[in-house]
Amino acid sequence: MTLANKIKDAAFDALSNLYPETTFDKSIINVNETKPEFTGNYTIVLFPFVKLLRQKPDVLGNSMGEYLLNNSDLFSRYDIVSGFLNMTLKESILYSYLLNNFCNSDFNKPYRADDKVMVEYSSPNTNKPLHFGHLRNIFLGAAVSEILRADGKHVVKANLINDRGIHICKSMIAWMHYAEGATPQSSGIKGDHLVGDYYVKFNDVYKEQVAKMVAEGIEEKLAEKSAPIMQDAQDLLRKWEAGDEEVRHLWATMNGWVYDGFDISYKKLGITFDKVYHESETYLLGKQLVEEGLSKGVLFKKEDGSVWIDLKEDGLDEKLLLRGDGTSVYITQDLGTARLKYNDFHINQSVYVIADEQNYHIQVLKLILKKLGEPCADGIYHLSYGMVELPTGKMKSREGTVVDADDMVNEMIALSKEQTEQSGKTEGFSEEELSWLYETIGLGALKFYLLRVDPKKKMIFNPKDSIDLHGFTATFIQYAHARICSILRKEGIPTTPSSNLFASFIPNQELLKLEKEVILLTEQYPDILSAASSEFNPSAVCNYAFTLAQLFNTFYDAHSISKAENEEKKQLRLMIVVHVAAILRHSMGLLGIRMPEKM
RNA sequence: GGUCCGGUAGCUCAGCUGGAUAGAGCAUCAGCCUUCUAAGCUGGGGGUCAUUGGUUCGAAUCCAAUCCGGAUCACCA
Repeated sequence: MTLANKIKDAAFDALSNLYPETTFDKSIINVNETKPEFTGNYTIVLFPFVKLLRQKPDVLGNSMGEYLLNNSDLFSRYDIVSGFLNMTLKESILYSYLLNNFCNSDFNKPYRADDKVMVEYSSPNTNKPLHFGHLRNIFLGAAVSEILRADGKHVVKANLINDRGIHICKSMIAWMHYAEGATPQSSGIKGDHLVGDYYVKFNDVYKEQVAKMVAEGIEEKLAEKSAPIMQDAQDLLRKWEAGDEEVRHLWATMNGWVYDGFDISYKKLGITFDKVYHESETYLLGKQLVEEGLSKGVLFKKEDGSVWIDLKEDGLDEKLLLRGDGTSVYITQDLGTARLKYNDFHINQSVYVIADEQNYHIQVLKLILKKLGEPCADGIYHLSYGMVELPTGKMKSREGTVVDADDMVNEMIALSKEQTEQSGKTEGFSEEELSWLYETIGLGALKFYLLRVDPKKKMIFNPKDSIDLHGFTATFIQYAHARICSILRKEGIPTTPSSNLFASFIPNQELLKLEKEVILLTEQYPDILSAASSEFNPSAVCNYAFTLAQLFNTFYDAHSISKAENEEKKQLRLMIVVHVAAILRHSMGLLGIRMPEKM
């Protein structure tokens, strides 16, 4: 348990014993870090009790302060400043935390096999390459998975690939008409990009055809429906659904190209999945649920045979679940997939990493599952994130107004190469080490850039502004880590000292202000992890890691480690920095960011 | 129109289960490398926390209304 929580418990204990006739709710106890201008480490806010006990803050604070000094072994003094009880921790508490934890590099909570959660993310369409918006989704999903795992949960990372539908047929038909048999091998173009090019091509041709028809006096809506290339695509979809061998073969071939391309991208990004679902295998599953819902009377049929659910009671509308011709709609598939996921892994929580434009969709999905009595309904959590937009508006693949993911990654690696060379610290690196370093810095900066912001906030990315490698960045944290590694290479890794050495040392050697601050900040790490996990929020980890790196840099600048005042002090500081490095590595590891030892 | 999300320094964002004088980074200005990695550190300037009202000992934080921006409310996926 962290100190802040121990102090909360101690305060609760104090109140309960001092005022046994009153019952307290623990939530009224507010423990904060003490503001730097006051004496103390943690502050207990007295106002909430003042009202409840009808006592003056000073009287209350004094009796609590006295009680805590006498009955808890955490504190060495207390001060009361206008309603705030500032508690100063004993030095020995900080020393013992440090000595017991400095060589600990495992910050994960104990594994709980029965606490199963699935995180679905990435979930790309197979008609175009990944773009910058997908990267936010992918990094969020991967980071949240690792954070939940560190919190002790059994995590299944899932990818639901949207590999069928009219949009896939669009790139197929354009390829058939215009590619002249081009393949990734023959063209030298990465498979996902090649297919994406024909998706764009489809759209160009389609727009041209519609414009021409409108010029010929055909109504725009009719033209959009009956443009020849659109007719071809729809024809292709019908053939696909009928299982036409030739169509299925081309479909499999082109999807194969895309998967090869995705694999390259995922590998470069360091992204993996435990389970991959394909929509072509799951899109029919929802019909079973619809049948069951009809027999339960939860759903109803209209005259044309279409199936609906009435959500008016819940402030929503009627929602279609099955078309009159018996085919599924988007949400029907999701119903089936939700059940499939649940049955496959017996998960008690299912996280959907999906952009906020689908908030309504997921809300409806969860509601319908609940009405159908599906056990998976309660565990559904929508990790809704804001879209990444350009200054000109939304990214649209079919318009070609996207920042391509592969391009972005390459640019970041090039940028980190340029800056590393500029700093002139590449001496002694082999070629492989250098390219590893460039990737580590470039990818780290990219991931951090997308993860440091609260997920629900919309991001606007201007391709003209390059992503910074200074300030609130992964590079900053990596640099702090590399500095620590450099010290450890020279001074060696600290070992646990014999107890009698420190028995004489500790009482006589006061910790400096910055030493205390660093120790106290490291001590808070478990609480940060818990909060990040329960809020599904990697940005909390970003903020913490940056703050820690920043404090380390201040410490590093103010106090020499190799030239410490004495040997004990040196060992002590080595313990502090080795602990900082371990936390930086662990926290960045959760975000999928590697930490160089030299840079 | 209904629902949901956002509005904090020139820019990008923390802080939001109410707590002390609202914090970072970028940009800008002034300093700091013969001393553990200057991708760093120290300091300065920069704020009507969208607006108004309410609750409270105390509001950026909670409530209400208003304004601005966005998403969504498809027999598209």
